[in-house]
Amino acid sequence: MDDGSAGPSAGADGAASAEPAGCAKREQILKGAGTVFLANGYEGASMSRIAQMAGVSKGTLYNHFDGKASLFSAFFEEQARCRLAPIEALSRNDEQSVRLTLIRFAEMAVHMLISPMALGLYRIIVGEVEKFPNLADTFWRYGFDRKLSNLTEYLTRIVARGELDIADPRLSAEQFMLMCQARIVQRRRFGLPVDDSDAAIAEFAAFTADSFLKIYEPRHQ
Amino acid sequence: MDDGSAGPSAGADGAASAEPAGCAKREQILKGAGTVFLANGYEGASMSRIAQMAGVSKGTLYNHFDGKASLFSAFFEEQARCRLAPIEALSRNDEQSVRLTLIRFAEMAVHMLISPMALGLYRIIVGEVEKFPNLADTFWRYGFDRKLSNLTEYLTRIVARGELDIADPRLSAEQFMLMCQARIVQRRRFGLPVDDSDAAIAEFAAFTADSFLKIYEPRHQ
Amino acid sequence: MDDGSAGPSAGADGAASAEPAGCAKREQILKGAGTVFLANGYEGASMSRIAQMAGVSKGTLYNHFDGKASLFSAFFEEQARCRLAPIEALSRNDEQSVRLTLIRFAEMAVHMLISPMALGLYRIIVGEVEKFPNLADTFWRYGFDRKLSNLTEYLTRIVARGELDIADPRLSAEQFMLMCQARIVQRRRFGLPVDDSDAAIAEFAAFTADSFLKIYEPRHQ
Amino acid sequence: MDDGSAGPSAGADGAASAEPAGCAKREQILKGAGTVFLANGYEGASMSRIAQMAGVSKGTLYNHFDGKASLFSAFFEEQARCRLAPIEALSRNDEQSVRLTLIRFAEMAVHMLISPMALGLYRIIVGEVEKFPNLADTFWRYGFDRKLSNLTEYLTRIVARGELDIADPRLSAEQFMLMCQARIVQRRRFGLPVDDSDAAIAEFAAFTADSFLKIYEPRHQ
DNA sequence: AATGAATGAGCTTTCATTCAT
DNA sequence: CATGAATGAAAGCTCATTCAT
Repeated sequence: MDDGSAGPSAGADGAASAEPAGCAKREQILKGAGTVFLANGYEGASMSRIAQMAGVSKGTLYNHFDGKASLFSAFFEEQARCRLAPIEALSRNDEQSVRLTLIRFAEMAVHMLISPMALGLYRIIVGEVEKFPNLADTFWRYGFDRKLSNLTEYLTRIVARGELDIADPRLSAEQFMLMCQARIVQRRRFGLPVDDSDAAIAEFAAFTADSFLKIYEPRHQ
Repeated sequence: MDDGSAGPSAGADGAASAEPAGCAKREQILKGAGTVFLANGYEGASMSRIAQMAGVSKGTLYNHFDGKASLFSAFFEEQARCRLAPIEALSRNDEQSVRLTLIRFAEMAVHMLISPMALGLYRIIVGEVEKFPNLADTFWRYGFDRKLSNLTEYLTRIVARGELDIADPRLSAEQFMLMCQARIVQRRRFGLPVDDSDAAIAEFAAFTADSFLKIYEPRHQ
Repeated sequence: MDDGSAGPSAGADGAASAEPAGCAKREQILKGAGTVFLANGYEGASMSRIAQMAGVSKGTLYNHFDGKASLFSAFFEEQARCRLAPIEALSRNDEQSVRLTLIRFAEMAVHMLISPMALGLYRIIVGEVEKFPNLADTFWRYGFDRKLSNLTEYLTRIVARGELDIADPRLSAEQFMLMCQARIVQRRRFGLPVDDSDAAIAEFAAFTADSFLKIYEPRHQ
Repeated sequence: MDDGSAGPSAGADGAASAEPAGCAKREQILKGAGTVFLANGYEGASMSRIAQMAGVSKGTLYNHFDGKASLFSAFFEEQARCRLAPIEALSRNDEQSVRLTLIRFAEMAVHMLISPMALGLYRIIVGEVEKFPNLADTFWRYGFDRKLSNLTEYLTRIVARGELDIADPRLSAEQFMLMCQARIVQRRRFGLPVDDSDAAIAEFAAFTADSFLKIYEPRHQ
């Protein structure tokens, strides 16, 4: 264990290959690569299949990327930056009740986490973390951490308004996000059957938000 | 889900190859296979490397198992049954305070979940869930679900004693286990640096147990 | 072409392995070997499958025979000696008309040559003749040549009686046997569909016998 | 017979891999494949050896053909179409005497059938007919059947001219071809020693043609 | 910049053969 | 003698990568 055989990770880090990132072919390749990587994992994906899926020749893959590892990294960095980043909207309007806001947040989180894309990304990232350590880092920073910061800020505002009593908002934000992953999200990650209807999600979100509120609502002695 | 694209899973699961399971060579092979699978994943592991690691010839692998998929399955079933099952000792003595019991449970859970073996199993199971769906099922049933049932029973007893006010003990048990995975476990799964000293774990366990108690402690109006 | 790499033939010749030939296990093994060789050819047959088919262990195969090549040779020698030899009955009674005798002979020949066993033997012998040259020799001597001699003797008697006018009875016998292989036998060897009903064979036998008679019947000037 | 256990044949036949057939590498591979297949049979030939013989890498084999079975089929189809077809020139000039024409035909047939290529093709086709049924079909159609038709047409013309008295020219043509395979051809197929000098062949051809004429020459009562 | 044929190492798997029991 | 686990060479095939066009 922890054998340290870093594999292709060390060299594959940094940027993919000095590409302007606005190149159409590049996007086309990354799209195909994503489809194949998400469906088959890193080892299970073949460059031939990626080339075929992207509608380019195998040689072109190597004109734009240094190799399989580089392409893999590039795809996930792209995903992390472009797909996950924009989701950080939460409610900047603090006019809704805290309870309702937390329920909406939980609903959104569950819906997002069980989307095929998010499930696929999670599976690959967690599975290949030893081979591509900084990929997980990127994914964490742009994905999970951003949502976390968002929620943390919100909680901080609510604490300032005296509506909740939280000592470490960041820790509690993380706690809340984990609570959101019970039942539905966790089971989906294991491929287990689960009721993920909107109604079930809504009910679970309410349960989770209420649990959270019970932890942190001020106790008027 | 439950789509039919089973891949090599359907037939490969169940038992490995009608082996008495007490065979020394078999254990030797499974040990080597575990090392390689855990370090490289399913696709990344090669039968040659497994044979080398187990100190047997490649042919011997095929005398004991039907193939790579079968060996993979056998390893995980073995792990699920033999390694994960015995951990279910929790506190059958209900003499400790509930708080202390929950803290101990949280500590145990965190320690277990960040052990190299558990991390490795989690990574592979989550990564290969589409290729080996009923492997994830086995892993869930023997691993997570058993701890869950254990905790559920405990909570039910506590509720009966009137010390906690829980409507759905199983759901709350699951909620507690997820709460235990914030901060330390989750970061380790992503390969991120984190303070996993005993002190840090103890502190986090206390925080988690206290949070849980706040949710479910009876409110004397 | 003609690379001369004789392969396992040279050493495999002679006898199989100083076995009393009346051994029950030996017979059992040869029976299983025959089934597998006939169905899969030499290269396509595996010793494991032969052992399984014969109901013995793989080791036992090597106790009775020197190896795969030796077992192969032993089976075919056995076949040639024990199965093909007894068929040489023809008609020692020369009381039937020549025409009828030839028709009967042709019918018998066609029926025999399209039997699954004969077809299988022919296919393997012809296919493996470069690898096992003396096998073909044995097969020829005990199989084809014996029938040939039989017919040759008959023709010689008929010529002596003045009913046919044949200069080289052996050559003509061979000619007749080849004529018998037109249409039905040849097509069966190529796996082609053909009417091999008794009626069709009878008709063809008559045609062939009549043709032969036309060649050699004395011309009264 | 005609059982459905087609094996790798069904899908492997037809065309090889949508290759333009004029590709130089393709020809090079087919040449090497032919050498190895002819010398070792289908099962006895290895892709490595074929690659080595053709002077290309193993991977290149798979760039041009779908696999071993496909390569095998392609080789035989090529042979059937390109090598066997052009031999059908017989005597379109009916000016020679029938006897001389038949002698020439018999000579040609014997020479052709005992050529290393024809012998090798015959051995493999007959040996692998169960594994590649439609290969035998192709071989029959382009090889044997073509010569047969050729001879049939000739005989029909001769019958029309009143020089021979044949009821079923096709059957008699086939009969003649089989008669040509006595003695020399048959023995060569069994790897037996035989005098195949031009003189011996010429003598045998004359004998065979004369025999045939005796069957079918008109009898002036 | 794009192509795709060529490469050869490496993959999973099979098999004839051996040998301790 | 009979067994069957162990062996390791070799099989068919795949794949990331290169490079002449």
